[in-house]
Amino acid sequence: MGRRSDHSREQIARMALEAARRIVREEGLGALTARRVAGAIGYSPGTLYLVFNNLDGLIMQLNAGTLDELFALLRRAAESGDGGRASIRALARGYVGFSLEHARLWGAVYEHRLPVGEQVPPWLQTRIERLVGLVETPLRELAPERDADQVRLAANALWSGIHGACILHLSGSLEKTRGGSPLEIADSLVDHYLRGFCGT
Amino acid sequence: MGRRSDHSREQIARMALEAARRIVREEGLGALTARRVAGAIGYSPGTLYLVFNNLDGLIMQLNAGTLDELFALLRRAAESGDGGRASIRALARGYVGFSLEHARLWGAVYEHRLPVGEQVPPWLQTRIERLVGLVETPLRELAPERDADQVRLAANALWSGIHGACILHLSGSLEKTRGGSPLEIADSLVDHYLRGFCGT
DNA sequence: TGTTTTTTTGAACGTCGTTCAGGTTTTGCG
DNA sequence: CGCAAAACCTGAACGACGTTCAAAAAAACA
Repeated sequence: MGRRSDHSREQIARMALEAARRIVREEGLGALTARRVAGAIGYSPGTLYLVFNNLDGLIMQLNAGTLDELFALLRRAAESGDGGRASIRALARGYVGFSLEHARLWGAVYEHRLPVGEQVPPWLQTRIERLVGLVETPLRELAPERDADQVRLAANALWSGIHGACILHLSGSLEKTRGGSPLEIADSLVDHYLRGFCGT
Repeated sequence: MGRRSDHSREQIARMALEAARRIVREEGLGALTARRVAGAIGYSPGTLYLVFNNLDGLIMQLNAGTLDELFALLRRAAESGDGGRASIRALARGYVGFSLEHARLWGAVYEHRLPVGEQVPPWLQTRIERLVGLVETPLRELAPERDADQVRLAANALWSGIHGACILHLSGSLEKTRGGSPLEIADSLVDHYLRGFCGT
């Protein structure tokens, strides 16, 4: 078959990402192959390579979408609180909830590995950093006496902790028996860390 | 070629794991293939399957060895402290140090994914849980008034935090600029969490 | 209409994990 | 020692993977 012009390049990209999203959501990143995505949108594998550099590019765009969704959720969560401790707790719970509800899509963000030597593109890196930034605002309110570097460090520490709880849960590495759900772990981290960070 | 009997099955397994270790240490898990391991030990790919169920089995045995090394290191670290806060700090720093020094071997433990439906075998699961257990002993000393479940939760929380810091660093997801090294993040987590956990 | 341009294909390449019929060497036995 | 039986190891083969690109086909243009 030759030229069809049924869809523009942008349309094909959108369709491919949509199909990829469905595959990853239902079967995980391991089930995502170029042939499957192509088949799902009624095009041949070669066509995908007119739209994406390679599968890694497709996956990174998929992950960018997932991170955008997560960002929107967390921004709402942060605004729902009163701006201090409640916001941070809401952020933590929002992150845990997202990682549980969209486990495979969220997992794909951290499961995917670039070939050695390749760098995470800035437009994806930015989306990750933007997330950690959400913690800084309420942290600043909560501990006005701390300088920017200390707040940044605390935000990274809290973020690492919540993230670690989620990822250890996803990989099944955390003890299931009496070990605490990721939600309990996240709450514990936030409560005790904050109590230590700003003496309250 | 036919029967050789140059090495016993156990010897072949040891040689294969040694070769796999070198490959992963130098080039990462992505460079590990059955053909490469087989070639490195002077056997054909088929022979590997007489010794391991499949590549996943080889990788999990490799990871078990890595976790054993980590456990030995952390046990020494915990004993070096006075048993309380210093031990926990030493554990955190030991974990971070290991993850940095043996980045690719350590990363392989968490990068490797079983095919869907497969479970992590108990002999590997045990090695992971044993690690978190190392945190509980000094935690108990530090907060004698807490019951076992609370100590367990705190150990999991601290472990998740340290682990999260390391894995975000490895994947390059943490801001490099003024974000704090994994060591700083780990110290911050331990110090502030412990101050909140046992009011000191 | 014929010609050019654009778009899409799908066979092909090299790689992967994995299998297994068959060849080769050792072993056991008379 | 000779010869069958057993044990061991090979390597070609299979299907699937990411990726490429000559060529076919359709659209656009003349």
